[in-house]
Amino acid sequence: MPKSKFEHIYRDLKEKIESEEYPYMELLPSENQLIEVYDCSRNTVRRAIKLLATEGYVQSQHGVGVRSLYRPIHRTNYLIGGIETFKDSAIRNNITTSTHVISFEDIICDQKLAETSGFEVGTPLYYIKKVRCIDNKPVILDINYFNKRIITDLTKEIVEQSCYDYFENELHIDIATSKRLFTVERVTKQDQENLELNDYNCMAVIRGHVFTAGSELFEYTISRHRPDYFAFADTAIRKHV
Amino acid sequence: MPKSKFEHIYRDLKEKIESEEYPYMELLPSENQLIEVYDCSRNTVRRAIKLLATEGYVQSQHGVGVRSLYRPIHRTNYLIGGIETFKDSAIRNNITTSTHVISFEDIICDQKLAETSGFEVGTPLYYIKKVRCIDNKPVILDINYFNKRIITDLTKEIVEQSCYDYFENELHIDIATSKRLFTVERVTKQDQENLELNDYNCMAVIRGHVFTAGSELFEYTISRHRPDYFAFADTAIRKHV
DNA sequence: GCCGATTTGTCCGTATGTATC
DNA sequence: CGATACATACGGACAAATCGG
Repeated sequence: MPKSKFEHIYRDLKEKIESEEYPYMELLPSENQLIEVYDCSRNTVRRAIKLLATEGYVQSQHGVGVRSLYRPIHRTNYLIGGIETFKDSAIRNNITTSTHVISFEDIICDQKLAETSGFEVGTPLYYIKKVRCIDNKPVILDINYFNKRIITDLTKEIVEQSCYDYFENELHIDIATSKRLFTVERVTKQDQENLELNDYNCMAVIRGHVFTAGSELFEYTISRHRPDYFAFADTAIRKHV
Repeated sequence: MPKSKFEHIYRDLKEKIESEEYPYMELLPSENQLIEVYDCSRNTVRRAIKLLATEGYVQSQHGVGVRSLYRPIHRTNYLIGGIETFKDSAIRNNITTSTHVISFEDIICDQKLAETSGFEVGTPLYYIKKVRCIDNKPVILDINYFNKRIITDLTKEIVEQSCYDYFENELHIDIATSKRLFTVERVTKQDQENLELNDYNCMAVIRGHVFTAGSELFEYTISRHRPDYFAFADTAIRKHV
């Protein structure tokens, strides 16, 4: 059940676009028509359309209307996008997965780690290394640093299930902003020891900083993916300069 | 000169954040204060803040205020983000670059190309292959398909300068939406023949679909980067479900 | 624990500008 | 030229979260 009028409109339009009730390259109903359909103000439909545009679903044309840019995607591989958990993504892509924790320690943030992680020196952290398997093949190596001032009573067992289920549903932590840096880097000894790499000598690497709704840095993670199990989709809108 | 009030506020706040006048983790002035400073309505300051939030510069906290999440980045390598041209990016990163066109042909879109590119079968296209050098090292291979119904009179010489300068300043084409898919793929024979790859056996690959403001598909490009000359930054905001 | 001040979140209605047809 | 459609901006109302007294 959508909380807000805005969200209702956003979801409804998105669904109609995905189901191709509004097909690729066709115009949606005009803003004025949508105002009547959803019984709301102009600003509210515009907010929904704006969000759909930033997600690449539609594009507004001044003096013309709003056009669908959505085409169904057909990809076999693993796909990430937005702030999505590994599990969500796996379910969405209909893939069987498992997680194996290979290291679970308490550490204190030192000077060197502070520079890359963004945690303050002296912050108590969980340091976790885990291998993620897709279709029983170990293909992703995750290195997590969680802020112990925010995350409490974490166990190996929880990590093997889903960290984010625990954070959100048990600890009621609101995740708000996530910044990521994507690079492609050489395979390390650590990768070779823990993953099945075939002859790949590079990995897709994502370094992520995650903040709570209270603006505390709560997670720093390095996620190393075998190339053939990595893909990332992005939409950019040219700023109206 | 900013066209709109909104843009002025957005730029001014961004500058103050980047110059750390509003430092990392500190609160910006409240919306009501900003209304007075910029002599505008609440919605207008909120639009600016919203955009800064989607770019990872700030985060709003209900009942508290808006906090800066900006920390200066220090990277030596090549960085892309948003819809930025190769040239812009190079200038921003203070790097010398050059472009060498190795193939420039007119083709017609066939069935196979239509599936990946999204152009309709029969669309006349420019097919261009070029190598981009950074610090005189050939490290990026670009394969462009441009819609000839939109792009006219393109020449090898223009491509060697800057396609986008020509498209925007000469042809006055407005670029609006760009969708990209990032993957990491095996080095091909084509890569080996044209680039200096050392012993890397993978490439960072970006496949991009670009639409005009008129919602016409105008470009499909495959851009293959040597791993050590590739990085991409991204910010995601959790949807308030 | 309660109340009030402050701050952001959501929503509305209206006016004006500008692009398209 | 007029009708339609999106873009920008204003001002107001109320809700929800936070914090201090």
